[in-house]
Amino acid sequence: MNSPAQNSLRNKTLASTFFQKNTTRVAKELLGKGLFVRAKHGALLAEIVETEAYLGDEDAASHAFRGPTKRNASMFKSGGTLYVYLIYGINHCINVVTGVEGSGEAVLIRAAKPLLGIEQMYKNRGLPLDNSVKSLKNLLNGPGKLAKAFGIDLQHDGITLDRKDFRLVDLGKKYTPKQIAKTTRIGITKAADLHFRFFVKDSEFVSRRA
DNA sequence: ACAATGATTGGCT
DNA sequence: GCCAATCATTGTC
Repeated sequence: MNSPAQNSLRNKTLASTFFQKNTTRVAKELLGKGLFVRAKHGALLAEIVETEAYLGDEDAASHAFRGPTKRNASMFKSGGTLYVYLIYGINHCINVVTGVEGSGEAVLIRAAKPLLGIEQMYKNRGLPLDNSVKSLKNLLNGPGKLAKAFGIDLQHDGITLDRKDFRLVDLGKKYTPKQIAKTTRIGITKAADLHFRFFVKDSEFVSRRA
């Protein structure tokens, strides 16, 4: 039932301690890690290539800035929790909660490189099957696209990342500081000067190359 | 109760 | 490059 690729992912699941540390550090260390989801129609895997850090009461752009509410409640849970929210009424964004419980910090996963279950990702996106290189680059190159391709919505908000069918895994890949670009975050108006966006410099799968 | 807002995307010019 | 879509949450009246 499990493919060799899936078997190789066993015991590579990131422990909750991975997330329970400095948020910008986690944002950088998540580059090269794998997002793995097993749903009805098979296993999906992608390598994270772009992230953004959001802090708590010191970061005006963060949903946690004004303290806990019904929407951001899961953002105040302990590191290793998933925080999913709806943006612009249409798209969902996937965040991994970091730090200790109550700090209200998280990392937004903005883009990824498709690895497994690519046909299903196209189906989830509502796109015709297309294996052209150009199309593949546009499959997961944005937070809303990523969530849709993985079938993630508000129902996943607040789950912990230690599940068999939903986890982050170590792909044995690590990027050095020189390989990681650092810029301001995309789409925000407050705290727009903070350089909390990180992406793999030479990756074709990021949402923007600058 | 109600109006404004937004960590985006896709389609059209 | 510009702009509409679409809705849960939030702040204000």
